Amino acid sequence: MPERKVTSLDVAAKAGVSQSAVSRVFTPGASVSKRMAEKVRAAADELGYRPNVLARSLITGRSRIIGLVVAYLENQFYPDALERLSNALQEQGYHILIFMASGTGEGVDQVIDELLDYQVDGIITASVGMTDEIAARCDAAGIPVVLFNRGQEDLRLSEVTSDNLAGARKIAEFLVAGGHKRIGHITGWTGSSTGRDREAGFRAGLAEAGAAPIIVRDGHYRRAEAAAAAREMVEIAEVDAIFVGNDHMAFAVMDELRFSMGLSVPKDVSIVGYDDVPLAAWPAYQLTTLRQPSGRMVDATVSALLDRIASPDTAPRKIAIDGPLIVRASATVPEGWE
Amino acid sequence: MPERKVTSLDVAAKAGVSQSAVSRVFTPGASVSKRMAEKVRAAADELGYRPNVLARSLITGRSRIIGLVVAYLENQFYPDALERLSNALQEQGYHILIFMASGTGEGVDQVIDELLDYQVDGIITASVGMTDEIAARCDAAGIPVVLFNRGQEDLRLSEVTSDNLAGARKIAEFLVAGGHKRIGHITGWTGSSTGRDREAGFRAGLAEAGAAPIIVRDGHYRRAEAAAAAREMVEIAEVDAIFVGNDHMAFAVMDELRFSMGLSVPKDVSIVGYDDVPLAAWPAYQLTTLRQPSGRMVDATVSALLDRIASPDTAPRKIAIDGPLIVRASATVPEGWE
DNA sequence: GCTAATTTTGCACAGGTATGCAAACGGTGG
DNA sequence: CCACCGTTTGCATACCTGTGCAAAATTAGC
Repeated sequence: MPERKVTSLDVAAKAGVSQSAVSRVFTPGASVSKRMAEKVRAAADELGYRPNVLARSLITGRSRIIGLVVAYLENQFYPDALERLSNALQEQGYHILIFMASGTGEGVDQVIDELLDYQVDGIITASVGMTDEIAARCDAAGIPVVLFNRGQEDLRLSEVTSDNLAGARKIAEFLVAGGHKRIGHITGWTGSSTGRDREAGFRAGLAEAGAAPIIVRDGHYRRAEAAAAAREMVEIAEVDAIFVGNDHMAFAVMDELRFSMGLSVPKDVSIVGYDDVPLAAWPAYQLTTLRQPSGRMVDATVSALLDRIASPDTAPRKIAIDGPLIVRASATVPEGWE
Repeated sequence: MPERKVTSLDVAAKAGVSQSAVSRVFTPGASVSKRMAEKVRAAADELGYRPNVLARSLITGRSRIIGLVVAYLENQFYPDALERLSNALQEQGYHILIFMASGTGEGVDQVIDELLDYQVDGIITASVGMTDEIAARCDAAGIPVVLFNRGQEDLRLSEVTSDNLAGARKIAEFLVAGGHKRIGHITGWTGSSTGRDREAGFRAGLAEAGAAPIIVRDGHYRRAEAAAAAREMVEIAEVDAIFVGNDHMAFAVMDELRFSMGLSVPKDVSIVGYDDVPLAAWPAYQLTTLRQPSGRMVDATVSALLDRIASPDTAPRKIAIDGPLIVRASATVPEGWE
């Protein structure tokens, strides 16, 4: 039970030095002699002193807080990314302040205001619709923004995604090579760049093989809509393969086909997802999917953000990281597929 | 692009009033006349002024930041709780600063120090082993702590859990009523109160029916260990039912039994979990499980914490919320079970 | 219209730290 | 022993806001 607050002045008094000396000891790269450092640290340890981050932030203008704007954590990809992001930032002395954009949602303005109120040093947005507006306005306010797993036309913003075009193209090749003739696609929300890019890449890949999707529906990243779309595709379009815009929806599709419609995956219909969340590897699904290398995406996000914080003139980056197709059992494997 | 920072002094100058007047306008419950408020708000809006939370925190001593210490987000229960917690706190004007205790982990001390550095107003711990030490030390430092989904002997700490004893007892009754004779139990980590309480409740429930578990193993909340334990239980102890300490492990157990061992759930072995995470309702698992009412748990957690922050003398609370057994298809349903 | 009671406003300071500047210090070479 | 130079240290101030206190302004009461 320390007497409430112990300040740098207390330490200074105890060590018989000035407050600024104490400050310098706790400021990396400041000019302090060995003897001084020892004296101060001894006094500090004895009193249990630690610098007050808030007071420090007030004067340095940096809070060492990163705002993370996130809409929903139901898709396992995001908790996973959150955990990695937080660990990576913690190693650099930053911490994540969470802003949920999903709630009753007074909307974007509310979130933006709160973000600015806390003087966050940088912002990461993930899985959120109104990304564009948040990002643009915060960037205008001079706070570096990185869009995680979502793209954006605006060249002033940094973004980190997987290479959705190339990834979806690989999936197209894979499905064609597997001998599928009637291929459907349930897109992620087409209001998101991720959804659009995957669709475009997929169409391009099919086109290269002289094919085209026979049916395309927007799944809005929601299980129920994806399941309904899948049912329609099977009943009406008689598809033999579906590329689903992310794993989260793909699980719903597999459930619908197997348990509601009594079909076999992949015998009746091949399913391919996108993300490779941990669940995709579980025996119940064994989902063939394109891996988003979340480790590398997180690293890229963190370094893009921190670089930008360190020197604000750094040009914004648009990074797309390539990921491998992970072949499991939810889709027919082409003969001789390496 | 606002000229970097606009302070209360700028607003005061523009409105032709004192800085304290501006401060009062933005402080709920302060004494300000209508005319003054209008003038100030007009000037503030025009300049795009918003109070600096950090400076405010420095003087009021409250940061409106809640530290959330969390170890792993793989178990879907926690992202779900995180989302709810964040939304609930946001409504009260608080935000969550994340502290991952899972990382390379310089250990507890590191985390505690960082928590204190940020002057958090309160702390919630979830899914983390060294809870006891963190909680005790932070509480000693005068910061209210609530343990979420974990209990603790120490009477000075608040905690919110589901009623693990009663819940596990219900499961015991259910399995006995289902005619199971050779019942196994894979505990959550027995180093956690949650794990211990569920085991105790389960044993008590069986004992009441004159039964007892024929084999008990510690699953440590990990998929791999749970799967291995399940295999052992089937091969060596020939169980006909397993109560698994949480859903996260239960999924692994079902996968192991069905896909590695070729058994039928529930025909060969009944499986019951605990938590009722969203996944439990998916057709692939249809897991019978005891629901932890995370909505109510979150509400209780938030109000316990905020009450404690508002008046530090409030007695710590230990709250256990009752949850219903959700009967699905992973365990034999007793005849005439309502 | 005048005084008393009440509300509103400004003043000045505090909260805990970082940092530019000048003074003090320590060592070197002659 | 002195002049000189590089390193340490202390002083004072700034960061931005909230709040106790006293002065000013408003309202009430007659």
